[in-house]
Amino acid sequence: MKTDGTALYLENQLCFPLYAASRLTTKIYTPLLKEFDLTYPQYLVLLVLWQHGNQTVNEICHRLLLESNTVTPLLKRLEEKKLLQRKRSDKDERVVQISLTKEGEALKQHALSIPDKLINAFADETIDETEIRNLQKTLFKLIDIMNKKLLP
Amino acid sequence: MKTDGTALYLENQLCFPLYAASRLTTKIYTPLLKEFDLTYPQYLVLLVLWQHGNQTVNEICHRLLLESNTVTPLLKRLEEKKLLQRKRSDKDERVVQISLTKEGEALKQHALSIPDKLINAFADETIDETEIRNLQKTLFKLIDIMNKKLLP
DNA sequence: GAGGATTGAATCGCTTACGATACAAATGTA
DNA sequence: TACATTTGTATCGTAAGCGATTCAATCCTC
Repeated sequence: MKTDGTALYLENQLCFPLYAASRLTTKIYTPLLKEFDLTYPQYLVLLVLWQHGNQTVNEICHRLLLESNTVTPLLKRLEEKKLLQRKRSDKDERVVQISLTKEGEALKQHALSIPDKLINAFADETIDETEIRNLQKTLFKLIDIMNKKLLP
Repeated sequence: MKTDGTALYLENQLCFPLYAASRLTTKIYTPLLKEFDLTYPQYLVLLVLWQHGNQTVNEICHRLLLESNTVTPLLKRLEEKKLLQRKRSDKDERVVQISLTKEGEALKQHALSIPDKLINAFADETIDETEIRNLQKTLFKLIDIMNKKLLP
């Protein structure tokens, strides 16, 4: 064990840059999503539904790695915005099925412009495409490892 | 612009893995920090103070890339725990100086074991050391770019 | 088929996060 | 020296996040 304290320096940690980068990306998204009256987590829920179609609460939780106590209120807010519907399953009364409304489905066409807007925002930056792909790959690997560690 | 929607897939985004990895790392830290009755953001504040000594609220905000409306209540909670003191500067009444108490300073020695505990938790995982360093480097680069974008 | 274990969603309480804003202290400028 | 501007911190309101727990529906085991 290092006892000089350098192991505790912010620059030597992995968690801090993850934490900061995550918050900053969300902050970059905010003005883009505001046009659609969405928050970033709400946008993530819609991404799941656009990509995978109707989902149960549980499926959304697993795909986003969130707990039901986070997702439930999130879904209620999206329901209030008329973007989706919540309905108990007939087969299993415990399950709540989430389905997009017409409006929620239609929003996808507008959202398609978001990735390009982000790319344009960074057009003047010299970020290596490969570096970003590697970053993404390592992150998914890390997520996988941590997720397994955290399973009951 | 891609119109097939694949650009909206979770797997093709950078923001989502950042967001998920950040939350999962925090979750990994939680049981370790619980021994010290600390949350992860509270731990970050202490890291700054251990590393840089007495700081103003503003300095802490800048080092952690957080807003004052997040940091102020955080500092109040740490003050309640007797880990630090808040005191208005004499020279400039607007400035609040944060200093560690004896207890806060002493906690550092115990916290030194945290990085090793994390490493041990992942000892059986084949995470390439270089890959982690690269990840860290890319993250700091990204943070730098985004931070500049977001400045007023 | 009774009775305990499990599961899916939700409730509660607490702690972040942050946009918008307030407010006093300090600074700049006419 | 008045007065507008800037700066540092804090307040308010809202939305996440999550641990702990609840509760009903379902499953399992005998």
